[in-house]
Amino acid sequence: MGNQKLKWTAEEEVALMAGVAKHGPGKWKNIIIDSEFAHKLANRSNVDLKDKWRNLGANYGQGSGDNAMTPKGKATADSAVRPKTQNSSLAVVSNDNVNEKLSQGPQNPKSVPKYNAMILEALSSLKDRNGSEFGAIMRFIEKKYEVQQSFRRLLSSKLRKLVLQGTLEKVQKRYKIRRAASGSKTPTPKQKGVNSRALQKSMLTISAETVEDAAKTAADKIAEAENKSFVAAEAVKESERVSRIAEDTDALLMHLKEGRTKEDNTNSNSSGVTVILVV
DNA sequence: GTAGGGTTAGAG
DNA sequence: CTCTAACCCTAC
Repeated sequence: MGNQKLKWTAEEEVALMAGVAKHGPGKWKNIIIDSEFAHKLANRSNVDLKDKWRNLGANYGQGSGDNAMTPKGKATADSAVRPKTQNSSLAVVSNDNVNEKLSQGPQNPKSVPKYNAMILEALSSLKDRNGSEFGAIMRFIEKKYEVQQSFRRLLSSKLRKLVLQGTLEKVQKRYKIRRAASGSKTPTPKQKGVNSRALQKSMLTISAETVEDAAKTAADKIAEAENKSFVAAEAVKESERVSRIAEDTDALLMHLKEGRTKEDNTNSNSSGVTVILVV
């Protein structure tokens, strides 16, 4: 009875953001101790900060005007996310262990999320406009997958972290695009029907056109990433976490690259773009 | 201490 | 009713 919900004031939010910019996400205790923010966050606990930060993440798209989120067909209790597998995009099929019969049985409810895969997919598919990092990526993923609240906020918190740490950009920079065929722009003739060939041991099924498009987009991204910096990118120096996350993502990128290469062999090279991983 | 899942008050 | 945000619980 005593505890009603205390709405966060704008001042508190600002203090929180400033705190995160200064100490980094996850350092809730430090933030709350810091005399610079302490008084403003006087009646908030470190857990409150964490929760609020999470909510801010889930809240990403409020300023964008359009879009809110997918109408939500209502997700069932046992699947937090439901891949819609469209036929023109990158389809991520994780199948590492005989595995992951998602939404098949009421059993493992938490084997589905592949944050990095989704983020990577979004990165590859989105045309990069300024500031598209967060909102656009979230939107992309929500459009493509049915996302439930719990999953969304989880994803957004991960994504937010990546963005804050500049990891997203780092990942992008690890790709180098090289055009094998010079001259004619080769605007990626969309040839459909090349895909739908499942790779034997790879965990990714991708269509050739998608890769080409992704590569093209990536080139732009890289160029822009050089000169672009995100709000609080300078705030974080946790190289441990950065490299850990980068590793994760790298693994995925690696798979993607291998899958493509393999496809390429079988299918002969129909594209003029080669993606090579720079380590 | 923190992350993440769960619960619930309040708004639409 | 649905959805969001504040709050609670608990494993790590």
